[in-house]
Amino acid sequence: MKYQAPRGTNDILPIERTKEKAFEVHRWQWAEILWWETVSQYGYQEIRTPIFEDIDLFLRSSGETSDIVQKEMYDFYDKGERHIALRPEGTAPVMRAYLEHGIGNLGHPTRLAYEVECFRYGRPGQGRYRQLHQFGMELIGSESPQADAEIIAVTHEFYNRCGIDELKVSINSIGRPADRAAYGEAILKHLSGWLKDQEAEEQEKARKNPLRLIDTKNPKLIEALDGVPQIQDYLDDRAKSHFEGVCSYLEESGITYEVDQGVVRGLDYYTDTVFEFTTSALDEKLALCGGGRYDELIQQMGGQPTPSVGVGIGIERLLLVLTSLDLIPNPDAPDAFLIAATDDARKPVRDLARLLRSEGYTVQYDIDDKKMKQQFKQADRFGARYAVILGEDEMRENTYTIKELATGEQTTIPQDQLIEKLAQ
RNA sequence: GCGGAUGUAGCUCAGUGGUUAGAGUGCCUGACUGUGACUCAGGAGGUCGCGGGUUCAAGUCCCGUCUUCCGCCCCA
Repeated sequence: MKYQAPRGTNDILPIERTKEKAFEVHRWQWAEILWWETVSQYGYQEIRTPIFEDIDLFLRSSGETSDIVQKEMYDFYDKGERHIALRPEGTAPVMRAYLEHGIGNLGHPTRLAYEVECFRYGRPGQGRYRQLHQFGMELIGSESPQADAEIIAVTHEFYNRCGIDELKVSINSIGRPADRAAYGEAILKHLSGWLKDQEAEEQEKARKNPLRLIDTKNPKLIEALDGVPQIQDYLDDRAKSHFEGVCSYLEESGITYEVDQGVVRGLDYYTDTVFEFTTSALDEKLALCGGGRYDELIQQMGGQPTPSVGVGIGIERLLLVLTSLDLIPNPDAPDAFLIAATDDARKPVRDLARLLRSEGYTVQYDIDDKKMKQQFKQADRFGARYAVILGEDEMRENTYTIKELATGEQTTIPQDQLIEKLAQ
């Protein structure tokens, strides 16, 4: 094979043409329909933004300490020598568009939703790809804890509608940058003994974002973290009461959650609330989605101070779960496959197909002048419910012979009863 | 970025350095001139991931490289 899809990318193909069922296109379409149904009920409107942006948008918004931005961006210089990056995440471009078009002038809160492909130069594996897809929502212009709770609730609702019940919702508050800085110092102080023995690179990473150290699977580090201060102790009254508000609105919505100190997220712009969903149906190290509040991002990008909150939902991971739990129904098969028993019947078959389609039926027929047997094979392969046969006898008597393929049951009916029969 | 495994027909996979690389399944044709899913017969389909090397001879051994998967790391 001379060419294959680039590392970490996936083709999304028609059913039965792909090894990994999660990449069958009908599954994506099914999830997309549920997504848009769900968010539009909550008043979210779709926004579409370019696949690439000026790289500074991400460098300045999403982070100095974030690996996603610092190490994993797909970037290049275009022919005008502009430094471009394929978007690694959805929020920053949406906020750029929001500001550029003065969407906030229409009044707050603003609810935006999207489906985007993102690019991250990471190590691919099951559930980890270099081109990945996300659904996302942004609720812009509200500082109420109800906004945080709404984002989490809509996300929860969406997963429920998909049929995923076993969800773990982990939330945390990481306060404002000043709180985080003070807390980071406390972590470093607590771990100073452990850090001394680490590589220079590790020490550098730790200094850049000490909160990351909390979210670790390294047994020695976990040991060293024993008795480490809690971030709650570094939050001011405003942050604490906001977080309590979020929790109580979640309880009101009947959403079970747990407060997890380890949730710190990979992007720098988050303030206060951060959250992740995981499920036992997928490797629990892989978050299904993640999001949080970003009260300072819009201001930082040059807009009025505008408190906002959002979520990004990994579609590949969603589909891996939906597929492994077998939650996606089979796509609708054709209602009928029309069979021409003689060549004279081919044109009447085409006319009948037009008629049935205009009535809303899904109908197919053979276009290669194949023999009847082959037409039946096609009908079978497409999973058609009925084969409708038109031949000499039927044309003479103004009838159709209709065969239910699953049972083999076959009857001949007057032509004007066909639609009635299909409707059954 | 590091370590381990992997790659042969559309798909799932056999294949001890030695003829023309196989099976199952799917596809096409026929047995069957008006009937699919069962049966039988035939057929098409492969640069054995790619590139080097060793050898009289490489799918098989060696080196490199790419892909996928599993750990470490990181994230959706």
